[in-house]
Amino acid sequence: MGRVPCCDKNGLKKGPWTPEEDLKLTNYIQFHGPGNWRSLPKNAGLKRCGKSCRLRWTNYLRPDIKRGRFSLEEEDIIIQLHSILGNKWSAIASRLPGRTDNEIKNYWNTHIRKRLLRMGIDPVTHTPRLDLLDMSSILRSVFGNPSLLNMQGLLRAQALMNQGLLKLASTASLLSTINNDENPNLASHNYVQNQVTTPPSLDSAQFQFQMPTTQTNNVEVFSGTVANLSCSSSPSGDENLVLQQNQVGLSGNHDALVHSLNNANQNMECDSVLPTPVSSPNRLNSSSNYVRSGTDEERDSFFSDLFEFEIPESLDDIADIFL
DNA sequence: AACGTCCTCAACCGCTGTAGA
DNA sequence: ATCTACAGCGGTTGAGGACGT
Repeated sequence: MGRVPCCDKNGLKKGPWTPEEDLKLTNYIQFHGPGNWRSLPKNAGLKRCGKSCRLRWTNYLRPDIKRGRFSLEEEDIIIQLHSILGNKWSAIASRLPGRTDNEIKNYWNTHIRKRLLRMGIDPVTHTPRLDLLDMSSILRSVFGNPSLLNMQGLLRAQALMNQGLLKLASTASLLSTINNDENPNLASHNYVQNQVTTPPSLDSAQFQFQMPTTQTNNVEVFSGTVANLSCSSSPSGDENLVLQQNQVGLSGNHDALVHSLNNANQNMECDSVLPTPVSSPNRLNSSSNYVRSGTDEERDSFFSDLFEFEIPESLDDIADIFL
């Protein structure tokens, strides 16, 4: 015997809600309170199924819903929580007062996800991926400003770019390898997610290591903040997510990292994965530090800070061209 | 102005988890 | 242990507005 439908579809309205329906639902809930969604439509005089009423209330009519564009701080929180929780929209929403899971999910899919892709960051694993990097937009920004054009520099950049990008790619690949070596069945964000469920603490993941260049023998430092998050248990035992300013080595396992680096035979040496001060402020607790801004350029810049990647010295020439 | 395409987001669908009988 | 009702979740859809040609 199959499950009975949540409501009788016959004669029930679907689609956008009218102001009159909103008023009926709001009035009813203000008087009787939410809940008992199956009987609510009938009692409220609505030709809707209970599920539709519940969704309309929780996603739109609820008085505590915050409307309007997401602030940079909210986007920051969403990205960091998503790196830990994955597509657990309700869990993310529970930490963003006034925002619904549906709203966050939509915003992620239509804005944040695309922004990360544009920045060459995999929105699923939250790791840099060169194949996602939108070089065309970078080049457009250069060619769109003739004052930045320097053919000689561009030609030099091409030679450097190939080596620099290859190294960056191997770095990203290696990071992925390290994660998968330790957790072969898990994507990196899932790995972090697992650690969330094993309190009391998780620190992740400022990674920083050095590799000598084959060309100049100078030391290049790649560093980036994967996430500045830690988790702790509240006295009640509930999982309590705390965002902190400090950060530690990749996945917190120095030996594994060194081992992987050695095995990778990448001509790289591990300098340090121990905690180092992070230059970026803790945006979660410093709302006054940030002026809200609405342009995509400003938001791109903001998220570039979130995923900090220092430009290696050997790529300085390229930076000179672009900046 | 007309048309086509893209983008956004409210709403829906199908499924799972849970409580109670 | 099983069944049912219900709430909630995540993925998907489609209407309508924005934008480009």
